Amino acid sequence: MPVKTASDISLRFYPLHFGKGDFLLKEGSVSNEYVFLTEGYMRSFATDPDGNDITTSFHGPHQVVFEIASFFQRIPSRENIQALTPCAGVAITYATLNELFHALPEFREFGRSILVNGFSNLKSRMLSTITETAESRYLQLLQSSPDIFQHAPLRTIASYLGITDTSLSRIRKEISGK
Amino acid sequence: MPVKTASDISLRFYPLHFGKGDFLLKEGSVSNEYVFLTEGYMRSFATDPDGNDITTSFHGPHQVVFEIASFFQRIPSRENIQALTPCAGVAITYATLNELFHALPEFREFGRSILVNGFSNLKSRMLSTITETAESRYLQLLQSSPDIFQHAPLRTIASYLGITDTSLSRIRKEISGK
DNA sequence: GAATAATCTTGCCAAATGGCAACTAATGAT
DNA sequence: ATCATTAGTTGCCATTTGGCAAGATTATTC
Repeated sequence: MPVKTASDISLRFYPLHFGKGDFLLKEGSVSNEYVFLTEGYMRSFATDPDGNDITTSFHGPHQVVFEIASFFQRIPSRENIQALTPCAGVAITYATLNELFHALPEFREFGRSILVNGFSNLKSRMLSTITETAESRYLQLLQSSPDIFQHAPLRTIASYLGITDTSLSRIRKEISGK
Repeated sequence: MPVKTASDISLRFYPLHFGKGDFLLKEGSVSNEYVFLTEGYMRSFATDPDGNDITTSFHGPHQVVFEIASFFQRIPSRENIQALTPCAGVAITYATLNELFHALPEFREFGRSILVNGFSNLKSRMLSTITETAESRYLQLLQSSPDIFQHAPLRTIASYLGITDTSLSRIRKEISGK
């Protein structure tokens, strides 16, 4: 059936549910679902050469979750995506999304904006990682995404900030004494 | 005139030249030219809160130079792009590129791949910044882009690596003694 | 080619972060 | 409720990196 309207689009989305700890994507496979989270929290993480988890991003309600490079380039992902809490969302496959891109030109602009925003956010994070201290990055995260702290363990947050859990613990102690 | 073929595309590119130190883009203005460098080296850099330059990327011959977020979102750039050496290239404006996107659908895929590749590279760099030591990042840059070292001063390279020129100097000394 | 400026190196010490291990606290499973 | 597991904190010390200032080196300009 041809796709022409916004309601045709919403029909193509199907519901998804995850238990805590479930994987939406495992390193080595191709990201094939573009997911919009309606409830719950997830994290993306890579495994470094020493076998440690490095959290690359957090995803919360009303946010999009997928692995851009793998999804668009159709190559194996170097990252995992895992539920931090029970989650609910709606998903659309790569193939279907492509159909929509062809059928509805406005949709392309939407696709581009996802890429551009993601790129832009990552760049800001890169800059702050280079120029700011871990304490300052911690405080910023606390302010911009306080909800993460309710749902992710500190060691996960530490790896996102680029420090060890030990250091994060000390930073928190230091701050609490102010 | 309508655009239909590859040679129509090449007609839309115009030549550009830069002297050493010239700016292709200044922070605060909108990136409006998509430039393909044929000769020479450039750098992109941001200014941190303390007024220091932070080099975010290097660009060499046969590489594309523009500021993705500013170019596609039509917003003021937070970065500068400056010639490290005399440069030559060809450019196309945002408006013309958009015409091409409409006229030649294959071109869209090309646009997307630029975004996706840029994103993917930035993510790798982010990971290596978090998980690896400055020395290791230095050695990798030396291996992957030895030509940069002929054209950019060490202090610029240091800021790209996320360290001070003093530290880079010490790292180099350390390595030379091996 | 002398003067000037920019770049790079080095010494000294301080600050930030990591590694490991012990200990405590919280969580989850049966 | 108990036991086992995971998460978080802390002490001790090592390593990495930064800050500053003085020299040394190299490049630029007139």
